Amino acid sequence: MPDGTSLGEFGQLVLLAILHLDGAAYAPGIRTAIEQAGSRRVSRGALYSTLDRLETKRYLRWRPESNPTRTGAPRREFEVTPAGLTALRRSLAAVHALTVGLERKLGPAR
Amino acid sequence: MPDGTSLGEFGQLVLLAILHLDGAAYAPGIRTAIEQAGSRRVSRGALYSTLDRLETKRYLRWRPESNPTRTGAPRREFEVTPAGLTALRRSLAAVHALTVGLERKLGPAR
DNA sequence: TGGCGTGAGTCTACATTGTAGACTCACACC
DNA sequence: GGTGTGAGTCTACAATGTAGACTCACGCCA
Repeated sequence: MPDGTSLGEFGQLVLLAILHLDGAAYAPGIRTAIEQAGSRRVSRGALYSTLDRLETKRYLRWRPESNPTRTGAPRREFEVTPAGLTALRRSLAAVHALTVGLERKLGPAR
Repeated sequence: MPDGTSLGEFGQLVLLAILHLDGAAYAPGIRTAIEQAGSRRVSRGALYSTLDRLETKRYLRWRPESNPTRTGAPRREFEVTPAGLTALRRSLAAVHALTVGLERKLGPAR
């Protein structure tokens, strides 16, 4: 990925989760969303380093939590950038293109 | 991925391409299938090392080309194993679960 | 008021996956 | 027997994925 434009499998899931949580995308929520969708564990380290890398590539941005009603340290509220959305679309499109016609074989759980 | 069960983004595409080519899945064809689906270049090195890794994980197997009508060295004919199919399903299921409800935002090219 | 629990984030180190490009090899055709 | 072509291998490195320990801020409460 020398061109630095690819997402990776986990990166895809992270961007999707942020879109899903729409406006309430804090790291812990992103984490549980992915864990539930993929029925697997996600460590904090895995998530945060991926978030940082996606930020470096300008595929997402964040700002401190707007309403500090919560106790403890302020959380980061994540948002997918237009560039991130484009990258995500391209990434999903490739999978989609190769999935067409395989419904039978892929069977359940697609 | 210490558990050695994950596919990775490219691995997904490779398995999908093999299923797609069904019975005629030779490396060069896999390569062009992915290149067309994702509109990007795929080097031989990238492909073969991914194929080898997937074979190590028993997600695919291969045998020498059946009818040697071709000129040059014999090609390898790839096939996805049941385990590979399962892994692929799981992998796609996670993406799918997080995609539901985002049709609007993801818009074209899904 | 200082120890503790909790939720959030950071840091380090390493494993796995992705990639390019040069190299080899077998065969057919001059 | 040189050369072209298609297929596969090898090496080295970049990017992504992951775990776990560590830090930090705050509320709670003995």
